[in-house]
Amino acid sequence: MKLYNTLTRRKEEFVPIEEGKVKMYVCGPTVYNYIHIGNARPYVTFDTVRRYMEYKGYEVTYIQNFTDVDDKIIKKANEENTTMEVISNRYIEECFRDADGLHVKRATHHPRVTEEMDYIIEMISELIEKGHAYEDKGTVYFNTKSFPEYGKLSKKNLDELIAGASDRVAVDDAKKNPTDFVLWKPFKPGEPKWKSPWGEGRPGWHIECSVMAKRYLGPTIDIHAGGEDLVFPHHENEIAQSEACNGVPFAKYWIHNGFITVDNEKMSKSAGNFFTVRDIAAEFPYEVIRFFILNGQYRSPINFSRELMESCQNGLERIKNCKKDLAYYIENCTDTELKENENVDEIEKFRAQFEEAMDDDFNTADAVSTVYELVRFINKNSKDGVSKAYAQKEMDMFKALTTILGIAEDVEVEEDEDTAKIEELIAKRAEAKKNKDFAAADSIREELTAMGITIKDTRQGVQWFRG
RNA sequence: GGCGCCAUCGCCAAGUGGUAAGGCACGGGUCUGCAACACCCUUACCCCCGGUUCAAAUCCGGGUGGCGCCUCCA
Repeated sequence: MKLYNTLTRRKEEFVPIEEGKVKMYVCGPTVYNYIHIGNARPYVTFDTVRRYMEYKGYEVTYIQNFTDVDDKIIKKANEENTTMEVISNRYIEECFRDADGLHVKRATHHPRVTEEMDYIIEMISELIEKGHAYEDKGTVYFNTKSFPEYGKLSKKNLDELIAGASDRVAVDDAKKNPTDFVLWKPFKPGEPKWKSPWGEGRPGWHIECSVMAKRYLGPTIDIHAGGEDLVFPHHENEIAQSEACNGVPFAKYWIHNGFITVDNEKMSKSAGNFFTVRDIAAEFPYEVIRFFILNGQYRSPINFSRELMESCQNGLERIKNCKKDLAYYIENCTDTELKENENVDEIEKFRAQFEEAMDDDFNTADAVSTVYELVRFINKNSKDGVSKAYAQKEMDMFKALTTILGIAEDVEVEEDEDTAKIEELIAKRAEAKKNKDFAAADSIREELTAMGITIKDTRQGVQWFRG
């Protein structure tokens, strides 16, 4: 399995630190609003990486934080005349709803900054002791000049950064270097605050990830992931903090997802050209959003558009139809003995093709096309008279691949109070068709359509499903 | 200004030296009472100009166009 490591700018063979185990940290969102589809990309991408690793037999410890202390959350709380806690709790909950909809599995832990304050203070203290940080009137800064490798992830030269920073970064006389960043800042009236050796205040943004990664995964982790805009300064600063403090490499592999754009421009909350996952989910099933994200290689930008979403929805539909048909065959075919041995061998080839794609830096676009090829193969080979055993083999392969991608998971018809009524209408329609009363048959079909039920007349009988 | 990415069919997208996967949409057909589903068929001189090579979408040089980071941001 190869993955593209931002640190070396090359595809590298994945070798875990500890055999059979993967320690993975993914930067999570600041919770002051619903997540947008840009946030959804790392969610889906790295969830898929995790699923594939688990499929390969690794035991994955997956950590994703919530930043629940931040200016934007405080601002929102003030606007609504409530507390930061209320805001962050609300959007963490909403975030989970969206993540669940996107079939993103829960992380092993979802630490929150507010619950890690002691450890944050501990790491800042250690950095001061080791001469990598300094305090000035209640503000603690990281001294970037104390870490010679500063810039190694983003390939930036510290001297050039310092030279260029003067006209970009806010002038701050207390800083020893313009590139130094805040680890702890004193509170302002009306802001939440925590006690620390440097007075009451709150942590800077970067320190939290260093702390949480260390606490839940140890000083050196296998994979650190996030959006490509986090490479500098966030991830660069994390490396500086963690390695200066711990004295060992922070992360072996750094992987970064590309952006989702709108009209080919970066989508962001600050630019205002963003769509929340919730908004899109009102128009398309959540699963289509996931499929849309998987449609491209994770490092390439993808341009969000309604046209593309529709295209993805249609394609996903085809994949899901295949599963519905398969489920139907398994349920109804009478021949139990396996007799399609040569096809079973053919089916195994799709697994190999799929793995080859995923092993090459998680090429989900190629993996998806393998699923399409599998679908066509299944559709061609599960006509009349297939054996139940064979249909089950097809289903097993279908599920193996789609489960890794996290798609087509819930197509089974759920029994509910409407089921009996639907069956009754279908029976009535069959009766009408038998009597060549097509007008009546069509009107029943329209009635079912109005209920959100689609029916298909197959040689084996009538199939129906929701949606 | 510094660093970096991208350009393949109407749309999306694989392919990184051996003669263009796959999906959506479009057109034609089979099946069907009709429809839906499904299947079959059809659709590309790989942004431009040079170069290397027996061979280049793929490597090198030069253009053109687009984008990102350097500031909170997935």
